[in-house]
Amino acid sequence: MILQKKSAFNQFAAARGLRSTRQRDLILDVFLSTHEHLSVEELYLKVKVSAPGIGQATVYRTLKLFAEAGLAREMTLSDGQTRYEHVMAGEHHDHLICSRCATIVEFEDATIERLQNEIAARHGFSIRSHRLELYGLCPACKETVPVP
Amino acid sequence: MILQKKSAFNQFAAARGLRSTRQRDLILDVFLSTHEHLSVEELYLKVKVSAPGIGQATVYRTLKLFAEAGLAREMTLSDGQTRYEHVMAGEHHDHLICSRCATIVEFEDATIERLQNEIAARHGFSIRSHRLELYGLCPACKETVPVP
DNA sequence: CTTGCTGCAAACAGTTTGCAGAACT
DNA sequence: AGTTCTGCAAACTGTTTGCAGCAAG
Repeated sequence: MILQKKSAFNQFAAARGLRSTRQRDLILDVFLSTHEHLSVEELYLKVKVSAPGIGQATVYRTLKLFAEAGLAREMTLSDGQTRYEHVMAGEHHDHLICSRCATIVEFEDATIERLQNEIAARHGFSIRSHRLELYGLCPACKETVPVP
Repeated sequence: MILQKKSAFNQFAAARGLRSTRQRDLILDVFLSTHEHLSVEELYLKVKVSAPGIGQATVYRTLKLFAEAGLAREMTLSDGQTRYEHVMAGEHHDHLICSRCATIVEFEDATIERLQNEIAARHGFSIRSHRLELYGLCPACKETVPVP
């Protein structure tokens, strides 16, 4: 599936006359090698390990490209940082987010999806995308932390 | 209900030793007189009409106060601007957002809420809040706009 | 009179952009 | 060779903060 994504990006790049560069390949590798929801800064730090001279701007630009190519999705939580997550073919999931330790768990629920469409239809909207985030304490933090 | 909110804020202010000032009263009036989901900038422009000398910083500070007092809620859509919406006692609703004209329609669905809690429980999370946003075209834009 | 509040401007964080030189094809 | 990319630094946007003077209690 990692190979799939690489070739998906190569196709996109070719179709656009974009070039393949050391930096883009590296950023793609690093991005694909994680399953977390990384902020640009975090990605940048990881990339800088193998390519100390790289600039943040390149990481920003490249991640935007991945998003356009359809293999990453931008997500903006309320912390003011843009994060990128993987896009798996045709799937879309929602997030459980721990307010204490920022752990993110993904889930999917067909019934909720269905209800969303019904609601949209009732208001005459045609839905293109959605986002559902549940904020609270994860199991670990629930135990560790004295209830405020 | 507007009066209720004003006194709610006065109570909060009193309990904290905060002062009542011309600016705060005005910002509260303007905020309460709208039912939209305004960004700080928009609020600031509206307030400036009646008080040309006011500073943005005051609007930022005051809206944060309203949020702490529980009568406004911060919401961050993906456009990087913080918006504030009214908090009605005990209620929480979700949003249908038109990607073309930015119209926001509120809705609520008890079944979705229930499913959210079940999902959270299944993952051992205790939910404190959530956000659900459906993005698409509103009825007006669906007709106006040639499908891309 | 005391302390909190305001307006201003400067500071900040995250992100974007202009440009000269480097690197693909 | 001809363009696209990169790295750097400067620019930008939305928001926060420090401070001197103003105003509420």
